[in-house]
Amino acid sequence: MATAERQTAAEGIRLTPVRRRALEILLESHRAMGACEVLERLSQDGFGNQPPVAYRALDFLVEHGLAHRIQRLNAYAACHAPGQPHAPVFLICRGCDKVAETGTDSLRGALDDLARASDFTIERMAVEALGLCPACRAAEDAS
Amino acid sequence: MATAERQTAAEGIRLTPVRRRALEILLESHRAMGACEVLERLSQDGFGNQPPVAYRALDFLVEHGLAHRIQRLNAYAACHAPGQPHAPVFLICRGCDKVAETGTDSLRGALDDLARASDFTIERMAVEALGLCPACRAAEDAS
DNA sequence: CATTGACTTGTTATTCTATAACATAAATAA
DNA sequence: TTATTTATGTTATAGAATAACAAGTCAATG
Repeated sequence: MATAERQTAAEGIRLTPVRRRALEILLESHRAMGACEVLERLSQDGFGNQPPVAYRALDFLVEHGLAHRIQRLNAYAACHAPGQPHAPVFLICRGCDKVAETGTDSLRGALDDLARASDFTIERMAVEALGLCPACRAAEDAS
Repeated sequence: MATAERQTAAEGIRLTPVRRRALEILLESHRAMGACEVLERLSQDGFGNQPPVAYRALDFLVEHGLAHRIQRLNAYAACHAPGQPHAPVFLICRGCDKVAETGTDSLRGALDDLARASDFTIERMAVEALGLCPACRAAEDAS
C-alpha cells in the first residue's frame, strides 16, 4: 500500500479514495476477486453501487500495474511486486480458486526471445496456469 | 482436419457433425472467433441457433486439444498442432486482433521448473501476450 | 477571484458472454 | 430389445462489461 502511494505520487497520477479503497480490498483479501464482489465492498463504504464504479477503479489499478487481471476467472488481484517490470505467472488452483503469483527471469527471457524471433512487439503479457495446489492435490488423492 | 479425425478416432471420442463443423469454421477463418460468431455460422448450416450449441461444441474442441480459448478476447481458435503436448503462446495484436500461435521448448522448460519449485500441479496453461504485429507497428509508427 | 479545461464520479440503460435446467433424440452396451 | 450413456435443441436466466450522459472536483491560468 505504501509502495502504491509512493509510485502514484512519483508518476503524478491520482490515487483517489475509490481507487485506494479498491486496492485495499484486494490486498486485504489475499485472493482474486470478481468485480461485483469488489463493488459490493465499495458500496458498503459509501461509494456508488453500480458496475462502472468498480470496473473503473480496477481498470485504473491494472493500467498502472498495481493489480492484475486474471482472465480465466474474470477476477482481479493485487500485484505483489508493483513497480518493477515482471512477467507474472498465475498459478490458479481449480480446487480452491486461490491464485499464487510467481515469475522467473528465465521465463521472461524465453518470452523475450520469442518476441524477437516473431518480430512482435509485446506490451503486456500474462501466463495463467490451471491446476492443483499442494493442499487440493492431497485432498483429491485421498478420495 | 484429417489430424483431428485421426485423433478423435484413436481416443474413441465422437467428432459429431456440429463439432466437426465448428472446427472447420475455426480452421477456415484463420483467426480467433467469438462464440456468437461461430454460432451464427453453425445455425446457417442447419444446426441450432441458441448459445449452448456453440459453447458445447467449442468446449469439446478445447477439452480435447483441438482448439484453444483466447481468454483475453473471449474467443476461440483452432489449434495448429493438435495432439502433441505444447505450451502455446498467443501473440495477440491489439491493432488488427489477429492471433499468432507459437511456442518454444525453452518456455515450456521454464514453466515446468516453476511448477516444480512451487509444488503446484499444472494441468493446463496459456500464455497470452498483447502487443503489435509488425504490420500494425509500422502503421502506428507512420502516424 | 473567476473561469477554463481535464479528470473523476455517479447513474441509467444496454450489450455481450456464458450457463443452468429440462426435454428429446441418437448411439452404445447389456 | 431394453437399459444406459451421450449428445442435441430449447427456454430462460445469470454474470461480466461497457456506452453514454450528467454532475461534481481539482488544478492552473488569466
